[in-house]
Amino acid sequence: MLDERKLDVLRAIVEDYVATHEPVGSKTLVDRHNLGVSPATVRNDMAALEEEGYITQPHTSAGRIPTDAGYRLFVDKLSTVKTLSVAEKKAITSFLAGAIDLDDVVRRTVRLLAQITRQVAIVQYPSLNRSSVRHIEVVTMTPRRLLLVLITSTGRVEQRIVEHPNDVDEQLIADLRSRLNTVLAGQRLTEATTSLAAVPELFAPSDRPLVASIVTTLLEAFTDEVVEQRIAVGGAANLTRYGDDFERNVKPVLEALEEHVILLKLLGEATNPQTLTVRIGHENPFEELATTSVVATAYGSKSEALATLGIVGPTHMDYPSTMGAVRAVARYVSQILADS
Amino acid sequence: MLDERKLDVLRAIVEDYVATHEPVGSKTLVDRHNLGVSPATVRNDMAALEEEGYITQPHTSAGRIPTDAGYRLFVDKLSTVKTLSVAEKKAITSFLAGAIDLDDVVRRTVRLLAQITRQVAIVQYPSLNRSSVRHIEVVTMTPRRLLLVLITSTGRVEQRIVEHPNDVDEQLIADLRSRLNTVLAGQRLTEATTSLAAVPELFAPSDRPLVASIVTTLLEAFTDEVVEQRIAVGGAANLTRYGDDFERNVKPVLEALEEHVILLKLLGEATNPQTLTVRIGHENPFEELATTSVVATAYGSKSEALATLGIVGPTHMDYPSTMGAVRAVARYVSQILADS
DNA sequence: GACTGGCACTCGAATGTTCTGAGTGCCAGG
DNA sequence: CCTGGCACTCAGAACATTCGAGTGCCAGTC
Repeated sequence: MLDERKLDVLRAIVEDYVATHEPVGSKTLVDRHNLGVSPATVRNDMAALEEEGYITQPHTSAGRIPTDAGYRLFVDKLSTVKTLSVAEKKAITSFLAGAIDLDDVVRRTVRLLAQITRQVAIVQYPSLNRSSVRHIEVVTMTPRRLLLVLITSTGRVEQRIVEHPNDVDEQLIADLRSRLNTVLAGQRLTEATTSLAAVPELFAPSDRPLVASIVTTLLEAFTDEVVEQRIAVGGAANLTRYGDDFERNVKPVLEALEEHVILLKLLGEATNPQTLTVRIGHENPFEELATTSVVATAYGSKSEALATLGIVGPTHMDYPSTMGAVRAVARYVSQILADS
Repeated sequence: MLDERKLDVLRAIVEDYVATHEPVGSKTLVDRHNLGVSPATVRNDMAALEEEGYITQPHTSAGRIPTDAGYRLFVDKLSTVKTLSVAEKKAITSFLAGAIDLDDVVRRTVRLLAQITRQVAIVQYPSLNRSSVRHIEVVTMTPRRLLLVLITSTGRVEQRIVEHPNDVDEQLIADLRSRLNTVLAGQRLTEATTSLAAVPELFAPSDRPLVASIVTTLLEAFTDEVVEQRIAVGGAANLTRYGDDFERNVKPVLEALEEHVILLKLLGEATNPQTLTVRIGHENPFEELATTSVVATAYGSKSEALATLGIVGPTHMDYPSTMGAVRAVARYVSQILADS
């Protein structure tokens, strides 16, 4: 049904439309890309492509624009992910290398991704579930108030305050600190929850209430959904490039950005750092974002994903470059995190 | 020059324009507010107000809109800050009370502020400069890699990694930890920098290189500008309400939001939690934000500001309500922080 | 002297009309 | 199967017209 040239035509249409954001006609198409055939022939091909649902006409006397299906075909079959230039790669590494701590890595990543892709960038914080305990610190703030600090293998630091009705013995704290660390160090947070349960048993009955309340707080920290779903967002200013179609391209995205839960769903469950997930227009789970595409991937070690990152932009984005950028950034972040 | 009634007219104009976002004419003004005089009289007053520069006409056959000077007069003389309803106050406290840690307090505050004012909200993290050391933890990650964790009186947790060429003696670490804490505990970060300088002296010459590098890292953390200037932003979706005038109201704000340095300047140096700073249109330091007003205040204890928070919105905002909301939120955040 | 009703005037926005040209589909001929 | 030619369509630009909200000013009234 669709021979080689028709696909060439589709590719040309997508590339042209992405570049100009204007419906492309048969003549301009032949002029700009050397297709080696006449406009009339292209028109026939276009009719076929429209028949198949890959392109559409905004109105009778206008050129064609790709449909979601058209972009899909383009992404799957007609394009290759663009690799970044050496200079760009260097810029990425040097920019990320300057990070102070995990928070800073995430913030820098968002910034970077937004800047390179010129889209809105989203980066999920490394999952607690998939990381392990590096250290647990128990600090006495006041005699009746303790601060728990949990440091994970990915560099995340979680803190919680625990109040206790009576003054707390300093010796007990030291004891607790060392026990917690011997029991939990190196354990996955998911496993740690079970190990934790046994900790109160190790202490004298009189101390158990305090120990239990600390354990409970830790358990909460380990499994807290709010914590789990932390994400950083950036590059909203890039939306200004679509100011012409505010209602369609800017408003829904701005609104979605406020709803982190939505963003997480949007990023989807890319669990493999090797794969790029592309959701085009209606393919994504939110009606309001039907004019929007998402390019996402996981980052982390090769074998295991820590979290997801990606960008959100209008369906008429430059997929090859964007995909290349997302992939590259994910790789470098993974690397930075592995090093630290 | 400006008698009582002229001021009434100005007040009415501001209120009407804020409500409708449309130039207000003499007739509608008389209809909506009971000024007790005829449109013709109001017209004369309007002419006077225009003469004085408080209002202006977008074009000859249109009504009047307030100028920046008009808003200024309104804010200073013609309005009183609106206090929140009991229900709203309750909502604020209960929402903020649920916070897990400092990060969470800040995030919740931004969200809250954005929601109540229906504007873009900005909250600066409590300044490191003005807080004191609560605890310093030194954790061994690997024999050659240490993690420093600084916990401040405001609940901020800063972490830094220190690498060392040789394996580090565990005993030394314990020693260092306790010395650091005895020397620094309770000190202002600003004072702490001087106290820190003396720490290496306390150790055997062979240990000094390591101690020195740790001290340097801590010093950096204490004074880091990047850290100092952390802010959280939210409510960008509220900008969608101004979609009609995208170029003037939405674009510049979105762009400013990306530049945290600009935002900090914008919040200004409100150092007194008792005062509300209002910058109207051209009064603020950025040309591009000339159609934008900022309402900001400091939060922290009564005697001392920890940091600043505020909102950014179009000049034609509801100042009394907005100011009330900003003030209220600042107070409650101060309270929450004082409690923890 | 301050306020008001009346009136002529202004001009942006809304509405209507026409024109133009990019782009199409289709067909007959190479 | 491709191409040049041709009639057709229709959104958007350009222009003209109307409409009315709002103004400034003035003469008259309290």
